[in-house]
Amino acid sequence: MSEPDSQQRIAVVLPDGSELEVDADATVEDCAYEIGPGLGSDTVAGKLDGELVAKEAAVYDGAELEIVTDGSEEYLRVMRHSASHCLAQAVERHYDDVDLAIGPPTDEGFYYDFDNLDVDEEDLADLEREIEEIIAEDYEIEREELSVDEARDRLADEPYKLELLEELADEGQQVTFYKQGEWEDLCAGPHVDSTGEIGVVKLLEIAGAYWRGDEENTMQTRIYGTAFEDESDLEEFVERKEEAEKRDHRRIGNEMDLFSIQDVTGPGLPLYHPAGKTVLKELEDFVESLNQEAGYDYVETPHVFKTDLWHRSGHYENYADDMFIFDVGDDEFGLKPMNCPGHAAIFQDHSWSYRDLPIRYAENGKVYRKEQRGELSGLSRVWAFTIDDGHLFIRPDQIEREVEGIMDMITDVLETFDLEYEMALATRPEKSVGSDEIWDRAEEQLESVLEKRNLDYELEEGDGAFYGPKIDFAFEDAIGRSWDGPTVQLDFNMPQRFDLDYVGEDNEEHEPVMIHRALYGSYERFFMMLIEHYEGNFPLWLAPEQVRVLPISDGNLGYAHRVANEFDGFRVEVDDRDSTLERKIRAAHDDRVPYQIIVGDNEEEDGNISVRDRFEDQEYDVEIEAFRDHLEAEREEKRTEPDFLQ
RNA sequence: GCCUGGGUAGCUUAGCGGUAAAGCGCGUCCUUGGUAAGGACGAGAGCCCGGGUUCAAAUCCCGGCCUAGGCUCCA
Repeated sequence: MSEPDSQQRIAVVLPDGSELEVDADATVEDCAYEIGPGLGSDTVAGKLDGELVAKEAAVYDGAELEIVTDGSEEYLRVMRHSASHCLAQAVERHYDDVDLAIGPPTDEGFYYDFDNLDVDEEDLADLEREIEEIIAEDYEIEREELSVDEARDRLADEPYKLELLEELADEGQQVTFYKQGEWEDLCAGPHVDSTGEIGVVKLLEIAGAYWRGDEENTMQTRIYGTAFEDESDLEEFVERKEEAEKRDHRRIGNEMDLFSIQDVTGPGLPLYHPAGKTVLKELEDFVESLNQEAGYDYVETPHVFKTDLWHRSGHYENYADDMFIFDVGDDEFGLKPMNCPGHAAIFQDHSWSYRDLPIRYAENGKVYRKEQRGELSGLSRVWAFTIDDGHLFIRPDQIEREVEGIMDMITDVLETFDLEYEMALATRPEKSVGSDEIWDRAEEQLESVLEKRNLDYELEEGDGAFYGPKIDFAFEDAIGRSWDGPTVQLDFNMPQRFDLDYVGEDNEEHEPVMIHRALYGSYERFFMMLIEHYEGNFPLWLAPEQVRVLPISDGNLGYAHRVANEFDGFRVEVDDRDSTLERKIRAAHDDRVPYQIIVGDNEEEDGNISVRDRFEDQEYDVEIEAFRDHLEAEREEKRTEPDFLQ
């Protein structure tokens, strides 16, 4: 009989649900060999209960085990981690006295953080060459287990590594090193077997990063890179980045003259040009029609209030850091970061019967939030933005019906733009006002609406607003990116703070429930997302210029204008420049006009038009009235693409 | 806020100590054109702002403003 240890057998669960019985001291690799010798030799790493581990790691009884081999997504992570080691090795070959921090793989690639490293973007090419060198040298990557004391000796010159080591020592964890050629690193792994297995590496950029993400700590130098198994994958990655860049709303916004953010006006304070405001106006009209249908009344409130209001609403205590606050004479004022207190003040200025509720107020309210300067970005993160805000004051028994009504409006909006969406229920955050009882009740109500509708949703604990829980919608754009969108927020706190009440059937005073909701979220961010979603090719109803009339020669100019007049009510222009038809078509295309009407002598004689759309399809001998009827229908139904010729 | 890039004509960018360039757009003219760029000429620039170095600064240095990306996906 051998040692009792190895005699003992344990079982791991494989991805197909079957159990594999192995020796108690078996590693991931042993398990793989147990399944088959081919798999054994292909094993790069393992996943134990979802956690990526080295193939040398011991398995334990009952663990769910997945073998990571060449070609899998997990393998790519492992390889990128190894690539980050090559980067650190290359850096230490080129620079002296560099301190190593951490170098993990990421979803898109990897990074490595260094202290006392002074590089600029031009140096990246040299480092890339050095990495290629290291890959070509094909060093074996050796794993070594060490005691904490041994590790401490080896890391004497690495202050950040020592800091990490001490934490690991406290946790009583086992410590491993990975060594390749002359270079080694304290690292949990896993890694590929040798540097030669790393495919193609590209360094992307240099950025600053606080040690452990804490701005109290020193700023280190982070080098971002990515790695792929072969060149074609890298090319695809680069193309995807270029695709996103092509859709960048700042670029398209500039090209289409939609908006600008200028030095003189200040950061995060966008100016909307006529074309941009045209799109915004259509968006506004759309929600206004929905609001009208749903029984909302429009109100309007100023951009600035005395801070008395912000004290009353609780914003002063909870939100002041993000507010613009200033003195005027002896009084203190603040720009509004939210519209709700103003709306609560309107509700308060009246006595209400239970028969009056629900009261639904709507406002396209501009709000101001002082985000950190470095966070500002195009239209997606700004200081001034407009919310298509709505606040409802309702009886507790009306919660479910009203929330459902709002959900209908939101899905109506998202479906109009062909957006796939997901929902999440966000619950009480640490910093909040209101009692446990109030919070629990609010969360229950929202949950019951979601449950009742049989909708899938995620639970985001602690992600609620400070005044109440909420349902957040996130949607996906044309290239699969996810964006935050509409919200429905319950609020049991604001009515309390504002002493809001209504007289019930029992002739007693009762506290109403408040609901905050937005369909787009902010116009700015929704607009930005639409620009990128459509790549500037707006549907007819949104397009700043809907139709452009192109006369073939100057002789047709008069007819062109007569035709344009037939499309009164649409945004139509005539290209009256002295230029060839080809150039006019090209220009209309570049300007992303959905439809072009082409008129020459033939059309003029017959009194009709030729219609061309942005997909370059064309039809001759079209009757003006037929096209106009189509445009009206296409606009009315808010169709996503010009479909007269489709 | 901090780190690393960037700010030159309306737009996109080149130039990186020695008389400010190109393409697109714009204007005028030739051309009157039939389906994704016809040709010629021309106008258009406190080279982000302020200071410094230099015989000489768009260019180098310092400060500021704006802008892009980044600031745990934890050895």
